[in-house]
Amino acid sequence: MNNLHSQTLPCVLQLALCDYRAIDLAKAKRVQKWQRDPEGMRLRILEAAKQEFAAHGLAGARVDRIAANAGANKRMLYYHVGNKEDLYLAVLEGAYEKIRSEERGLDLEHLDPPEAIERLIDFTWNYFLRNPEFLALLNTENLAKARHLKRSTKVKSMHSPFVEMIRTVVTRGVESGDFRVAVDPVQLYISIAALCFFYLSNSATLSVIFGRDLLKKEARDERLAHMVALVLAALTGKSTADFGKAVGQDVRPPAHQPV
Amino acid sequence: MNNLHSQTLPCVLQLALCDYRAIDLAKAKRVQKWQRDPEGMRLRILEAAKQEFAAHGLAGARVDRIAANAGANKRMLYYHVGNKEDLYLAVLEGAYEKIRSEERGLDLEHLDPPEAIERLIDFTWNYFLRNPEFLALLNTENLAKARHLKRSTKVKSMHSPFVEMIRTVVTRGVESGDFRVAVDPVQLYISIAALCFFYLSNSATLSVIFGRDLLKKEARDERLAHMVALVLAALTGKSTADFGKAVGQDVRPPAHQPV
DNA sequence: CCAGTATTTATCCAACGGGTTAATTTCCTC
DNA sequence: GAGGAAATTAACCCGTTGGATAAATACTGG
Repeated sequence: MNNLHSQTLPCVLQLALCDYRAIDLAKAKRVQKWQRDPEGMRLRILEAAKQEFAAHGLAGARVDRIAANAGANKRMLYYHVGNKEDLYLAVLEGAYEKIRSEERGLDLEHLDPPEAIERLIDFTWNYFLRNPEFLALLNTENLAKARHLKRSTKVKSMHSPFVEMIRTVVTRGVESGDFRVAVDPVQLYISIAALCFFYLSNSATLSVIFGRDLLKKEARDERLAHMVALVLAALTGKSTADFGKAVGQDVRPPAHQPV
Repeated sequence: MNNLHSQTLPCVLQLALCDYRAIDLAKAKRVQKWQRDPEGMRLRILEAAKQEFAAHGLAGARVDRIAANAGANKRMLYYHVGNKEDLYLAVLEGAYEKIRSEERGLDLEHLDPPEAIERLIDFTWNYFLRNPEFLALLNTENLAKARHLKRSTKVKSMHSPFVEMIRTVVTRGVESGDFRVAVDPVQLYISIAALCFFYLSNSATLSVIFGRDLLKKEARDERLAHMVALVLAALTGKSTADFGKAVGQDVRPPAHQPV
């Protein structure tokens, strides 16, 4: 049933017909069956593994599918990375590395405190939108009670710069009078992540429950506006226009949509 | 390796030694090997399945383990419920039924709007704390892109009463002047769920990242206070004392804990 | 151009795991 | 108390799957 034909194909076929030089040199006999490319192979394996683990979880992931989608022989996985769990941990570490790296690129120091918070929410939201596999991987890892993460000194040493960024921004905001209250930066960090993460990670079930597509453009825009308004209203004490659709105006039917 | 010895034991052993009546009646020969109990059996199967799916996800769950933990023969699962996916869907539907039932028991109509919101957050938080399997099941279902939920007319007809509750509470709050702004009840519902869900569902990885136990009593209390303060501050415009530890006071070391 | 090493392919397999078949036992009812 | 349906057990089936082995092929340094 499962067609893994690609596993039987060499990863990079050099088409003999195109090998003009070889023909010119009258050494056409030798047709290379594959090229060496250890770095590229490793990258393709990790990318395929990321997709597979994100789509099916750790237990549901299939080593054969990873190999097939990486255009590699299954043996390559074990040669270049290790067994299934090693592969999974490598993917997880890569995912953390990537977000940490992008986080570092965000410069909030020179912005107004409220603007800085908005940028923070905007970044988090869009990063999650752009990297849905990251959400899935985190859920998978939490299902495993962070068993793998605990063993990874690599990830544990990768601190998010956001907590410190938030700390200074909130301090500045309180001093400037933009913010009314001092908030624990860790709690605020978790809350912002939560508002974005839950909506996107659970969009499938929520969409069924509410009977509408929460991932379509308008819904996403509405959500982002709501989150920014919620957090900024709490911090500044001033309410913005975009807090969410008014309760009174009956944009949607009074009860849930009939399904 | 995997010791499934319990599967070979009858689910309810009547100890012959204790069967005094049978001995008295001189019919001691007949020793019952098991009792009939279809309803009880079905319940034990579903409970064991819930734990198994919550702990390992759909793909990681093992039918043999479910049977063993239910004190049942594997064949019983198929006899009483169906195959693995049927079993999973039954568990999922049961989980939604349970939370919807408890939600209906929450009466917010007669409370002050701010107090009603606090009760709502408090309930959501404690329900998730008391039912960690529910969180895991939702994550599993979202990994499957809500494939099973979509087929369940049962769940789709179980509307949460919370959205309507929030709508009326917010309306009342705006009229009474307690709340400054009208919020979309669906967005607020999702936000409250998000603040609670993410923290608990991701507590394993977050605890590793931050190098401290986010599930211990003090951390949980701090989190609940923060969430209530955040949402109420946004709605009422007034800040409460419990918004979170002040930024200035150095309760924890300036950087992350060394691990 | 040759030897040795790095990389890739082609098979193989033993354990696992979901599901099934058939026989056995209990309990209800007439 | 006998007959039969319902509930339960025991044993088996067979495709899947992670992983291993060994052979083949490409590259590199001498």
